[in-house]
Amino acid sequence: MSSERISDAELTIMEILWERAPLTATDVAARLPDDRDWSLPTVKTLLSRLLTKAAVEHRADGRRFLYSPLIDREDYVSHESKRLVDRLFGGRFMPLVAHIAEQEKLSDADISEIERLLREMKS
Amino acid sequence: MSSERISDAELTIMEILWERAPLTATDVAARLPDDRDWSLPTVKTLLSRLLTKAAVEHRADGRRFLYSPLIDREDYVSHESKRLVDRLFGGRFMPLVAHIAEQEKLSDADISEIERLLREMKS
DNA sequence: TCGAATCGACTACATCTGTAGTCGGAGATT
DNA sequence: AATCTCCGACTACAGATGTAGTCGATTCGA
Repeated sequence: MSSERISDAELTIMEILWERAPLTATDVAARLPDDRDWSLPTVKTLLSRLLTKAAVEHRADGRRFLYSPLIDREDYVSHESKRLVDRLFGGRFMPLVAHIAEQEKLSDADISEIERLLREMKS
Repeated sequence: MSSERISDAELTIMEILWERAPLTATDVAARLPDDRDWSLPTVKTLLSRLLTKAAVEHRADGRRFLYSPLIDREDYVSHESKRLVDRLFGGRFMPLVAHIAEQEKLSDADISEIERLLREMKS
């Protein structure tokens, strides 16, 4: 809901919380992907920014905080997808799909799977 | 090519140049969409940032510069689409289609269009 | 009980972004 | 030639972002 943008770095934190919550700041830091080797202070800064953006909430657990996502991954993904589509494809999803389909080297198996999905959608 | 990110404001300028180039800074300013009522200095700043990002080039025309895009709209769109798919769908095309499908953003005509694309890709 | 480990709060700081202002010089106008 | 106008170059400045450090308080282990 809150239309504050979530930055790339913040998204990394959100992904961790979407996978499992609640977590302490230290827990989050421990679950960082290998390519994001951040210090604990960095993680805490990002968490506090997410707090002010109302993207996560925290609840006291003794002396620590337990963080949980406040926004839904599905909602976020929809929102960002729509943003890209608005920016680059005049608000239409189809051109995005077509574009990616053209770019991607999809295996025959991928194609079959997508076809199956599309058949399901039609019904 | 140049992996410098193009910001939202800069993209507005690029769209103008993609539609028609070369243009002077003043021309670009004159073609701004209604919701972007920027001063001429602002347009010039954005153009010069795009120059350092090697997204546009300029050629002297007497005392002025004529600006032209250096990167292709198609390339940019591909790059940004891929970025979205990487960020939000683990780099896989299928989940994107599934997501859009769930949001019911695809009409039957859209689906047929995708099916046609997929058939073409198979051959 | 006393130091060590830990926590959240606050501070830091360079870079990017959005938006614009100033200024010296080259051309155009009179 | 004196002036006006327009151009690009440079400067400005607040807010967002990436990344981290410091510090006072608390709790835990010895």
